[in-house]
Amino acid sequence: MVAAKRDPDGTRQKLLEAAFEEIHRHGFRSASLDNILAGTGVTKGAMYHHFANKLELGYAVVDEVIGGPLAESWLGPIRASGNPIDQLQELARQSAANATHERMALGCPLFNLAQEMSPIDEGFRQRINAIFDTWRGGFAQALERGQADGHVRPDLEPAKIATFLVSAIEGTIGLAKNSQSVSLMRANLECYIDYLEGLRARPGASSETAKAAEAAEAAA
Amino acid sequence: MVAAKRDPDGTRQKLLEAAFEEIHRHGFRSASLDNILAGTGVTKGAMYHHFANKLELGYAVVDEVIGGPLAESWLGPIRASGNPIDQLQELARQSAANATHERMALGCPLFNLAQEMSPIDEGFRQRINAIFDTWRGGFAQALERGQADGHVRPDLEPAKIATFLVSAIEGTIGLAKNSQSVSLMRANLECYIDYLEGLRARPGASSETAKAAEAAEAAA
DNA sequence: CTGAACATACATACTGGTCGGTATCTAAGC
DNA sequence: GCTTAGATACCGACCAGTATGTATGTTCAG
Repeated sequence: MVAAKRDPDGTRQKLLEAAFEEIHRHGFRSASLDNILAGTGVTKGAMYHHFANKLELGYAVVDEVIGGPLAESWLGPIRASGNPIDQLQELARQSAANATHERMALGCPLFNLAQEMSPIDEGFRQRINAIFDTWRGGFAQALERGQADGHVRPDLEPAKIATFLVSAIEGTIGLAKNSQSVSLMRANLECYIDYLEGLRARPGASSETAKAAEAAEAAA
Repeated sequence: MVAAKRDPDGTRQKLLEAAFEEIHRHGFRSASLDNILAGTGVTKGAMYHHFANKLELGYAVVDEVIGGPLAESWLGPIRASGNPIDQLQELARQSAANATHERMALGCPLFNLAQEMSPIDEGFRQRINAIFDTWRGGFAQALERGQADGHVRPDLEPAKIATFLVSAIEGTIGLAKNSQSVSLMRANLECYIDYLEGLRARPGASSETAKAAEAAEAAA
């Protein structure tokens, strides 16, 4: 891990991270390669050695910098067993707590790119869509599990609810970004938490399997 | 209203509409003045006679092309008396029905601009924020009216709910734009309508004023 | 010695913006 | 009613700056 004079993996990684920052701030089309290079000290020749063109650099940023960590932070905490509604609410509270003014002003990097590039570049659109799919899929899976355990209302369609949750999150981030108001974001996340509350299975209407699940969880 | 050789209001309007189209598709920073001019046949000199620079053109688009119609279409139908929840649901159904593939692929012009320009230009941010404020304000006012009439749960904070509604709408449009799926949009709007359903005042818990309002409406 | 990794200089296209000049309108003076 | 002065509307070539991308040269590791 020594910063050698010649370190292809390191320069590639530096390029990706600097490109991510620039793209996050200015969007892809207004992101300047010269700015990216100036931030890293890498030269243009080196950059074009690692990436065929600006578009490929952008694709790599989506796949390697944005996709992985985002899926990890939003899907990791809800893969484990437990009440998914509690977990989703906790996730929202953490987001509200971690929301700095700086991060809020820039918004969600994935959603920003989606808005900018979806209509004009199919490659971006598909890559971004794949990430949103795994995100929604993770939420849906957690809700299904909650239904099986009797925590979530059985009359709901998990995939449908999951999509609505993601869009509510992204809409919230988007509005907060524009108003630059942390309190707007907090208030909106409270509504989001209330909405989640309405998805809980009614205590009185629990089936036998649900009761069994409750008992099993209590024992664990 | 003849298309005279010299028609300042007309050229200005043509400029605004062409600029709106270009900005809607490419965003503001990537919008090319040459493209806008090519679409209209107006020359660069004429354009710079009407607008000091590209930024002022963009501001005018927000104020005159985006702001007015948007407020009209979303706020007009809910200014009248009646049950605001019914009205909001109807508005959502109309949006779902009117959603063409083309319009969906481009997304909400106001939200697009908000995402792109909010972090980097205060002028855009404030103008866009003002429009969102009147939008949220209109929803909030309708909900307040609904509370007074006994249609809406009295325990809710109208302003808070209104913001959440707008962000759910924008998030929905944003995700649909990326997935380019009309069915996603439809499904999401169903969730939105269900959420609105949960805001109705409980029939059994209606106060005297609410009952009086019901009676008055039945009589009308 | 060979090829991957990097550096430098340059090519080409397009950006928003400027500027001198022209055409057309309005309004006042006679 | 006609002329004239001046403001308004419009034209299009041109500018400096910046964008991505390329051609060619150098350096270093195996």
